[in-house]
Amino acid sequence: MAQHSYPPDPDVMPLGPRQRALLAVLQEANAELSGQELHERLRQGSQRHGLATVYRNLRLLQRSGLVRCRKLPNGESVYAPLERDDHHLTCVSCGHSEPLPICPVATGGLGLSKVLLQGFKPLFHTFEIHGLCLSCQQSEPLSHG
Amino acid sequence: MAQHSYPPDPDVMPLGPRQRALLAVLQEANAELSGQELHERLRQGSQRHGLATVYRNLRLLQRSGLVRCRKLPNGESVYAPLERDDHHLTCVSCGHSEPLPICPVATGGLGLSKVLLQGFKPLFHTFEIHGLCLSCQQSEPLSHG
DNA sequence: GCTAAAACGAGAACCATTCTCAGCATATGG
DNA sequence: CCATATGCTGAGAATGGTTCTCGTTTTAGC
Ligand SMILES: [Mn+2]
Ligand SMILES: [Mn+2]
Ligand SMILES: [Zn+2]
Ligand SMILES: [Zn+2]
Repeated sequence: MAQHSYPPDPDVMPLGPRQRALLAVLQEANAELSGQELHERLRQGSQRHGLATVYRNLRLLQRSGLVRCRKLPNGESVYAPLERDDHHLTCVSCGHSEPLPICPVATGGLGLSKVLLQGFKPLFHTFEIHGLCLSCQQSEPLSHG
Repeated sequence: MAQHSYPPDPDVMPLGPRQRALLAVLQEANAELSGQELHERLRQGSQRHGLATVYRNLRLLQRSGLVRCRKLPNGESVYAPLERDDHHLTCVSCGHSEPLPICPVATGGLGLSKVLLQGFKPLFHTFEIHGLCLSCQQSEPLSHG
């Protein structure tokens, strides 16, 4: 059996304290958080936190395969731990996005043939159904702003 | 048999000339186009075209269920006719996004039970695999910018 | 035609994200 | 210790795609 509790993994680089803090906030949260929300929660604590560092480390965590991200219709990016496999219904009219409690993707464990991936290393997937929410269907059909 | 070649459909509102032009450009194109690219192609023609109108009409076409949209990692939105069912591999490191020539979604014709949709009217879906492209895997593992 | 309503274009405003850069922390090794 | 190199950080400026504002133009109804 292994002698170390954390056998060295060449693919994984040790996380800095800022990155661990980010990950902790994401894991405690029960929903996706935006960069700004993360920044706000982090600066509740004792240390100083800059917004640039939040975004820098979110990018690094994403590249390391620890954090996932998707873009809302309003342009914000929202983040969650990689292991969460949530999907969403998103309204093309008002932008409201709510969880869809199933994963309708056939490739549960990635049945994708390697030839299709062509060397691409998958980390996570996003699936989203876009359409009209109930309240937007009931509003006036269409009009310019 | 029907007397009109275009029987009135209460769900579909007649498109204006600007909207028809937008749709035509999208259908001629063999790839998704950004708002700015659409604007540029439209102003090649004879009439004047404003950027605001391009975005206004893209929103209307999307609400009418004629155009789909997704956001690239760099923040741009790209548009295509609704009937195209393309999906993508997107690199979390460099942002490059390339077509994935299959639709791995189990809900081909939407096997989603109505109870899950709760009145939501689906128009299209997006499916994307996020990970590391080959060239980003080969670059230096990680570092701040 | 004439008038009200709708659509439009140009440019300003918006705002989430990224960039810049000087200061701080850490490592190293002499 | 001290010198120095390297990397990380925070504040604020810059960026850039999209949306808003508003005066003008087009359209639709009479
Ligand atoms: Mn899934
Ligand atoms: Mn599909
Ligand atoms: Zn809605
Ligand atoms: Zn890449």
